[in-house]
Amino acid sequence: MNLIEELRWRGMIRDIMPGTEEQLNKEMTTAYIGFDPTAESLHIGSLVPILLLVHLQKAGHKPIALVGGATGMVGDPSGKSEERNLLDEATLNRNIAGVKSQLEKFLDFDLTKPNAAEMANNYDWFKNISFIEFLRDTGKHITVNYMMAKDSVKKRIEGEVGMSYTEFAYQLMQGYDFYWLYQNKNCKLQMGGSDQWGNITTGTELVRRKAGGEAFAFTCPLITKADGGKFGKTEKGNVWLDQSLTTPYQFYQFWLNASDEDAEKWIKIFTFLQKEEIEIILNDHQKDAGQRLLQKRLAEEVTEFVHGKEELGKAIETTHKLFAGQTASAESLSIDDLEGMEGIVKSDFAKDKIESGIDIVSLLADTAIFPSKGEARKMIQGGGVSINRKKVESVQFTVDSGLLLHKKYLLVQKGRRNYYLIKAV
RNA sequence: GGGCAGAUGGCCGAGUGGUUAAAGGCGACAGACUGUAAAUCUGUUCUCUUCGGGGUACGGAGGUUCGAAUCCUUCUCUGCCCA
Repeated sequence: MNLIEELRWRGMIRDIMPGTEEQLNKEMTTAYIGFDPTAESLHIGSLVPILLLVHLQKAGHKPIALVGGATGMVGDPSGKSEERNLLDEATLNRNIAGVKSQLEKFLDFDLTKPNAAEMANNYDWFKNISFIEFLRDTGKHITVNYMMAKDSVKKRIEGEVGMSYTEFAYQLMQGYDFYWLYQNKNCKLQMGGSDQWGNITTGTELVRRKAGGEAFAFTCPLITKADGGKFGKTEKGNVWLDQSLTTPYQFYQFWLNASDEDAEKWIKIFTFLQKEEIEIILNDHQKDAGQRLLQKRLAEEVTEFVHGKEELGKAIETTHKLFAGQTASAESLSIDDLEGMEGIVKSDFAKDKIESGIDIVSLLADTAIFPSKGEARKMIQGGGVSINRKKVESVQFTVDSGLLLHKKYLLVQKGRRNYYLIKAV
């Protein structure tokens, strides 16, 4: 399979410009994807474009990861129903640095290779362009009619919130990026999420009109969930690639909890497993779906790719301790088990208060497991709190030293999956 | 600059003087079922609480009224149209 065939099979191609496949077969091609520095870390939504770059590099082509230092100052209207707030400079700089360092982990920058990856920041070329220069040399090549026909613009004009000139001009900036990379880096291909198609084609158009060159593009579909929910969200919000924002355990759990339908699609997109191997996994999974072999393999592969083998090991270990022996009593967990669990929230609590007995509601509020007593009470009444794996039946429940595991610990569950460890000190 | 239409809880959206902490939907959280899924069903969803109740809230500020999300004044913001 060539690159495009493989990506097609994985379900990673949505729109593709004619001639792209031929270009990739013809020669080592330089290609880029832009990442917006809207947050300090990328989240798993950005994983797909990252994987596209990795696939591209594996196939012998040269990837450029572009951080939108300049475009991030303007705000991409694609997929947004409302005008965005502009980020202040300090935030933006922090975000650029964060995003950059993450991207660097996934690509091979070894300069001895002809297809070594490169990083770019479009601020580097935009900072020297004057407004007049931009209008005369770039804006002149693209008609407003053309720009208005883009989905991202059309939706906003037809909607009721409108769109500022700033955001309207965004596609020209992104278009210029492609043009600049074409001229200076011989970059002939841009990839991105399908919401970027409009911005990308403005780029290929600019390359054609301004440089008389030929540029190519393809996009990957936006990742969806079978139940229609947003991909990449959990009860705690976004799933980030930065382990200080989403622990490897939580990251692993996210993939493990995928539905069958989603996991089947995702294992092709988010792992590098070959077709034959995936077919075997799917087959095994169907024999006994309850084992969730598919989800386990998916979670392992993706967690290892993002966080490494060591972190994956810890995540699996914690998972085993918390879930494998659901029937085993909390008392059977050793001190090492309790202390060694990564990814669960730990907090200290005054030992004497527990020894003299404390009502469950106060305990949960004081340890910040719940923000207030009212919420703790509600959750207990709804049957959503367990201590040492036993459901708390009443809000009157009193916690005393008799409940402490190893005379020191309390294992608290909020819902089924959120674990907290209280340590009496 | 002028005219018109708007601004309600995380989002959408009902409500035009009192029983409105505010219908309904979405989202989110929890429970049941299960496979730590999906689908389905049930409950919760401003906030604090000694569970009796308290505090805030319908863009901001003022006013009318016993009583205002609802009426008046004014300001801010948004959209549309005209110049």
